Amino acid sequence: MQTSTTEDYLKAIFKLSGKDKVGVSTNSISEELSTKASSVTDMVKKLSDKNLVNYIKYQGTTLTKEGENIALMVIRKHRLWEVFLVEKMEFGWDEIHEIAEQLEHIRSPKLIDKLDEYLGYPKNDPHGDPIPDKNGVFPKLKIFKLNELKIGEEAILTGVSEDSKEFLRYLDGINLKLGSEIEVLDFFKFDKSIQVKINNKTELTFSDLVSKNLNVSKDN
Amino acid sequence: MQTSTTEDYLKAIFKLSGKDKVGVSTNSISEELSTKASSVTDMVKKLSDKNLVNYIKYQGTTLTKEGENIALMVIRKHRLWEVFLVEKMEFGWDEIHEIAEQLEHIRSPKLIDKLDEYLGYPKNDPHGDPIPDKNGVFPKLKIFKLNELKIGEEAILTGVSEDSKEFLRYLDGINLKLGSEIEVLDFFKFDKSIQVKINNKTELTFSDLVSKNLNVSKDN
DNA sequence: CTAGGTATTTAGACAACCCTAAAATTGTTT
DNA sequence: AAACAATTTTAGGGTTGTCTAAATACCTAG
Repeated sequence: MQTSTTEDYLKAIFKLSGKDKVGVSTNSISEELSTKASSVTDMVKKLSDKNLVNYIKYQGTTLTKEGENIALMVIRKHRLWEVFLVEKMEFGWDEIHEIAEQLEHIRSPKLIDKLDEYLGYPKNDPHGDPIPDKNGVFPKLKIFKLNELKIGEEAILTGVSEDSKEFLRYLDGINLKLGSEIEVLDFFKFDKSIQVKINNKTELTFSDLVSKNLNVSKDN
Repeated sequence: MQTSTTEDYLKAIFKLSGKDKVGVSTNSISEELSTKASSVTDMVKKLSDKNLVNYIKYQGTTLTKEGENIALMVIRKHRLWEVFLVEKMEFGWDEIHEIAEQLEHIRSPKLIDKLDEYLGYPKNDPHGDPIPDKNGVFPKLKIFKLNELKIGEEAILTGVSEDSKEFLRYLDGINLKLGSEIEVLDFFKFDKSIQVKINNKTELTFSDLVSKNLNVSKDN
């Protein structure tokens, strides 16, 4: 029976892993959880002893199958409770995260299944993020063109509509890959160009031609 | 911001205090919480430092006003969640206690008020126990005669209909006081006598004459 | 290819709770 | 009033998860 701190770590590591399941750095975990790096080192060692993560000194951390399952169940609970809070308790979108952070640690598989049923088996939470089913499987994601997003929305690159060598080489050049996170910073009506931030780092502007060829899904 | 362990202690002390607000013994707390007496001593000292209880060595513990308020809010949350679990999630009465023990620690006054409203401001939980309002006030209790209870029900002695000296002396003799807990173990149809357990300790049998003169309310 | 900066880990502590074993207090009985 | 029993407290530790400061490993710029 894991503690809620354990669940927080696994969730953070899951979130930071992205699509490519690359080892997550100690620093990034500490930032995500607002703790110090030394605390993270301590903790991932313990999680490793429990076979919830694979940890190699100086080389980052990945989730084991078991750790990933737990992370998925925590995410499922978090998102279902968010739906509950908005749909049944009439909270605003902005108020629910903090409460769901607490509710996600309630341990009762039966409760969560009943909640799921009560809510009508929602596929997405109020932010549009997909809700894993009881087996930890995400529903098919709705795919958007990047130019369909609104300012402030975040998304994950899931594919491209144009796959000419030039285009792919261009994407490569700006270090944009499948799984990269794209945040829409601004949209310029006059030429339909769109200003974005990639992976929370690089800011750049895409022409309409580029943005209509990038397929994205809402962020998790 | 108190921890959930703190809340558990305050709730236990509240429960053990009964109507007469007498100092609660270290042993009784340890029994209620399934810990050791030495742990309780440790903890009540800390609660005392935080002004949540009054603790005097070797003389027991009482709640301060602040401690009592917290206890009442925990009880309010516990019982509202129990109503939610039975009415909305369709759990059986026997399954809800454990889950409510977790949910009672969720911190969000706004959530609990919205839950209260969503449930239609229930006055009692599924066990019949009264639910304190947002100010910590219990609704008026429905009073029963002891002989109206069913087997297995628990109640608190709230008064007597007969107050002859003999009767009161009799009650005194068997150590039955206002606030004592009475559990109905059995009911014998042929003479309407009733077998009860007092304060989870003493088992005895009341004649119909006695039991119809004991006023009780459903247990908290 | 090495110096210096950044990321990471180790060492040593601390707070919240919990425990066992032993000592102290209370209260009860003779 | 003394002695015994029951209750309670103290003393000394343990675990989980956190922190600061110092040491170590890694990496990149010159």
